[in-house]
Amino acid sequence: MTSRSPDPLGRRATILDVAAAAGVSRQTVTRAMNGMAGISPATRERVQKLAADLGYSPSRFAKGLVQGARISVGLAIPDLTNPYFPAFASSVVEAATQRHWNVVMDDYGHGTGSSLDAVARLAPQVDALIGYLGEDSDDAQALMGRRPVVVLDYPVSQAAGGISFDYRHAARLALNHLTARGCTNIVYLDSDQGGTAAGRGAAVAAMAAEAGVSPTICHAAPSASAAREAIAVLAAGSNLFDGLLVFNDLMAAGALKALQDSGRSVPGDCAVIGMDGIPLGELVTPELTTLSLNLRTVGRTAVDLLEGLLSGSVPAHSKDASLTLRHELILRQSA
Amino acid sequence: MTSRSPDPLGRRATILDVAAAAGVSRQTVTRAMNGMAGISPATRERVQKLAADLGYSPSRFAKGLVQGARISVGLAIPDLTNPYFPAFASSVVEAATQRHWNVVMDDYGHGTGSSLDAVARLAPQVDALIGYLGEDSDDAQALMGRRPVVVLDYPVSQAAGGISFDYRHAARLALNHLTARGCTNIVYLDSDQGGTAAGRGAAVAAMAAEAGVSPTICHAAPSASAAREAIAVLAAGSNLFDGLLVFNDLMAAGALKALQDSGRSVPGDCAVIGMDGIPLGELVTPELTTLSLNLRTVGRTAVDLLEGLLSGSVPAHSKDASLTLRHELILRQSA
DNA sequence: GGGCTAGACGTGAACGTTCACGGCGCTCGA
DNA sequence: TCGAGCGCCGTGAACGTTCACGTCTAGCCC
Repeated sequence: MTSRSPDPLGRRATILDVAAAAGVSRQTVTRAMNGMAGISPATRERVQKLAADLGYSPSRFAKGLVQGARISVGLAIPDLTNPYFPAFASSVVEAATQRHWNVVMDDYGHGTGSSLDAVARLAPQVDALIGYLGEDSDDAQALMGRRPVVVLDYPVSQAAGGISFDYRHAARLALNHLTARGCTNIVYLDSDQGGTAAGRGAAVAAMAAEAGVSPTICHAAPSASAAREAIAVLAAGSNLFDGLLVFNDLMAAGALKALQDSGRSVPGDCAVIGMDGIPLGELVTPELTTLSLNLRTVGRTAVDLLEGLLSGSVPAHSKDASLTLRHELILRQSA
Repeated sequence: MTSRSPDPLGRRATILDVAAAAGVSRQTVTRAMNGMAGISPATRERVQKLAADLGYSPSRFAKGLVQGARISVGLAIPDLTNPYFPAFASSVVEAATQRHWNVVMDDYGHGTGSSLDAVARLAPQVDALIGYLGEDSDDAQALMGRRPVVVLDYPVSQAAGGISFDYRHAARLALNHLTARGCTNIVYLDSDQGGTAAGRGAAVAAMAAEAGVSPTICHAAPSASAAREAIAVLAAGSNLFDGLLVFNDLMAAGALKALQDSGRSVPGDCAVIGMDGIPLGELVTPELTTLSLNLRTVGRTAVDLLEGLLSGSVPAHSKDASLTLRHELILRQSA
């Protein structure tokens, strides 16, 4: 019974160290630590104290190996700095916590990494994946093998499940509102990043054609500052646009600033409509009219779908595995 | 050699299933999957294909058990909905990703849970912890045993390491600025939640006494809407305050809205200063003067410290294990 | 043709837990 | 007095990998 070295600070104490120190067997330590029956109160306490002294904490790997541990799901998002994503992430974390899942988060925006890098990092660590992946969702599914993947905001092909948004509906709501307001010279400020942007841009173009208007399209990086600059440039030109539809609320907030800077009043000179419905919209001045998504619903829906896929009650690639959510027009001050 | 059932969708394929299907041994499968030498290109390819067909992905538990897997750190924050925390989390995730760590996130705000619940969920899953834990940091450390814990914004006692902020310095900057501006009737809008709030409130009180001013203190929940309501009530009263210092930027944004609603101009009638320096401050109107923290620095510092604790190069509870960061006054339009 | 090398592949052991048993000593009742 | 039962505790086996070897075959050179 050679007792191992107590705390070399390079090797963590194992259950055997505790057992040796207490002069009992593994199983008794297990009983003490997990509150199981079949152990006297005295030994239980003694073992617990010893475990604490040795700094013992059970290996999650060994435990997971034998018990088939709790599910952990990867969450891959492009940019925690854009308030849309934490709002979404928050609802995912909430729904996951309720199910006793845990969430491993990866943000592939800060490097210039692609979503695939994030998935590659996440894949060995998780049982399932939820993510805004852009166009890489096929390769992502390949990396995850048979484990379920729920892709947001991009048409599902290989991926097991997906949640997309009815942008034609959203665009129709916005354009109708602007034209009903009397706007005749409409600008659509799009994100300059492919992937998810493509869907929105195409929908706006299609609905504009249907409504008989031909908006000016311009592009900027999906940040407030980039949008601000883009609109500053546009407003400095001769284009006297009177309606502005923006890719998302964050960019819309930047646009609002630029219009203010240029001396144009909102909604007097120009009506502005954002997209997503993040809380930020209520804090800017004027408050932002927006195509709103119920963000709690989006996250919860993604987790619900994932649960279905994991349990097998929703077959991958089936009809039930791809859902479409709709935006709602929330009228505030800016349009 | 009884081959196991191929895909019962309840048991995942193991390396033995793949080996049996390919008619080779475990080790050969390992060689194929991990790109090791000592295997012919033909078998490598055959095994890889078979593995993909069977939906095999290696168990992270078994792998972790034998290899001592990558470090994963828990991140416990009160509320992803408050833009401060995603900004912080973003920099933590970035710094962790660079080190090939992964981040398990938990948000203890949405239930009415305490930070201890989050730590209890996280503890069995991670090797270390970073968190805004409020007053529960002692029990948190107890749950984590000998694994390092970095606590933010709260004085370290039991916890291995901590990062705190020099609120006396921040309060001095703000009050000096307000008084230099000629403000004589100052209000401090505090958070109504204990823990971290206590430090800021006490510092403001102390520095106010030092500066010879006696601000009115009022409280609200740390959200934009609660702050908006609180200031609306205050502004409707007879108190003609001309300076407003706010617990954080989010609440300040709400306060700005309330002042606008009540017809008071900012900074004309009342100067407003926020705290934290989140990007939101540049999007509200007027743009928010704030006591700014470099949020990238905060997250990076926390991860740096954690790395020191993990490697043992920074002893827990030592002088180097607790750091203090300072706010900087960023002048914008609101004060 | 014999020995040596390298390439391709297989086999015990180990990682740290928990599960399913099995065993020991005591008490109690018939 | 002895067997049954119970409280307390210990021991093999298993989970799915990888590591460190060991083995076999083919080919080559002298």
